[in-house]
Amino acid sequence: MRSCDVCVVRNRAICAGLSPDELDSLNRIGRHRNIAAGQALIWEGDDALLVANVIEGVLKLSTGTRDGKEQIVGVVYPSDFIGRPFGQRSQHSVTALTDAHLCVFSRNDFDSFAREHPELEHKLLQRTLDELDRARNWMVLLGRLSAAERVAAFLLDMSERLGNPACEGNAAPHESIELPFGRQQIADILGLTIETVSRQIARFKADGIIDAPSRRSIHIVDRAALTARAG
Amino acid sequence: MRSCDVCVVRNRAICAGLSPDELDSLNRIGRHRNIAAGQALIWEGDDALLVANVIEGVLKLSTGTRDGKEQIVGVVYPSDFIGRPFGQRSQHSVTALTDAHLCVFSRNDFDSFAREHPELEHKLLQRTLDELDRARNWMVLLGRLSAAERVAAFLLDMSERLGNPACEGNAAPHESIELPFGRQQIADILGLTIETVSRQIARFKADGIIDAPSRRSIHIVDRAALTARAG
DNA sequence: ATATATTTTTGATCTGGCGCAATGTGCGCA
DNA sequence: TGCGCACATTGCGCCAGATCAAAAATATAT
Repeated sequence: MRSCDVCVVRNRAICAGLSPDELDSLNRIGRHRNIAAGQALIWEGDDALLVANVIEGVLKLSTGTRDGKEQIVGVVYPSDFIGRPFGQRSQHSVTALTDAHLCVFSRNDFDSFAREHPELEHKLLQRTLDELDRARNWMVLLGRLSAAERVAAFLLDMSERLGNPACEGNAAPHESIELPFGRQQIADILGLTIETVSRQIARFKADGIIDAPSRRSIHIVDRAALTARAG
Repeated sequence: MRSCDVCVVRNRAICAGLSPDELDSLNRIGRHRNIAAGQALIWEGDDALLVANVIEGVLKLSTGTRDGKEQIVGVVYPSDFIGRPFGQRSQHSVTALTDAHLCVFSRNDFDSFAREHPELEHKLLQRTLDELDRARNWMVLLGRLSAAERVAAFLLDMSERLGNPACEGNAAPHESIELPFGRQQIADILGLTIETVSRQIARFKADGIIDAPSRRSIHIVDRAALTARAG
């Protein structure tokens, strides 16, 4: 395995703050893995056999309903953590949306390592608490917002998260977004149909609030108006 | 503060597994507090100043939308943990649904204590991971299930969680449930209106799947049928 | 008990978003 | 350059669930 020294997410992932020695041990139990866009890493209901850090790429966490519908319950970016430590079953699938590069561990190995390194568990706890807050805010969107409000909130959220992914210090939202999602996936995130998403985007465009120069790119023209429509 | 020795949730809460010495230190930074049904402990957007263990009672975590609607994003039972350690702001309100009895800590005190006691942080991590799984399953319900499916899934979930709250060893679901919620609160959990909830329950009753002898009690007559309707 | 407030149920109507089908658009590839 | 495919948009009718209104059931106070 390539050394963590050169890892691009080294300072943002949960491994940040580990000593060189600790990093070395972690290095020994992990391995790199590439996943092509569209490929699944973990299936819903599988035994939770592995966990991973995302080095590059975007992945979705999703669950299907009996009647074939899908709900995306999480989106994972570089430096984020994937998987369910200290648990037996994975509740949802993990699928790459873009080509992705991961640092993968067997869950058992990772669990033992984590239990011996409180600093790592602490980082993981903070991340999990953040994810929980995020999931709960998302529940409000799914339970109570209109289609227009959902799409507006989604675009604003994306502009914060994808603004300029290369530049890590950049907390300021960006007006030009290159989405890693197709329309169907946006629908699966927002609990809507593809048609409804399409219509809402068309309306925002017609109202001069956004521009959508190509399929996956969005330009926010009037952020204030978009915010107003997000509820 | 009363000693942890006599605490009824002593073996289920995150304090389980602490040594007598550690328990003693924790004891010193916490205090007991009673909350009457309907009273709020934490408001949405507040500084996250305190965390707590639930000793007795049921509480809701909720967020309001600009236009006055509410979404309940979590329900907390005895032995569960409340609050947002290692964070500045509380994203949602915490309100007692029944009279409740808590073991409260200032967040700062708790944070420091937790950082010095990896075993405690580990318990907290496991709990948070469980809550995250639960929240994500709930997102599927909110995003993709019909009203009938939501109500059915809700009743089944309640039968698992409330079966016989006094008897902790009891993992088996119970057919008779005493809900700590009114109809409006069920609606706020499921992302529906009170009328829709009422109608779905009326239909299940008419179909002989459940019985609702009083406002807040439900008896599951045909669990298989209810499961089938939960999607 | 009786009166009043609160919650729930039921009924009638309306509508936002769904489902289907047709059309449009961009992209890879021969 | 044009063909074929996947994805996206648009139009249209419909229905699940929201909204509005009222009655009924239950709880609380006098």
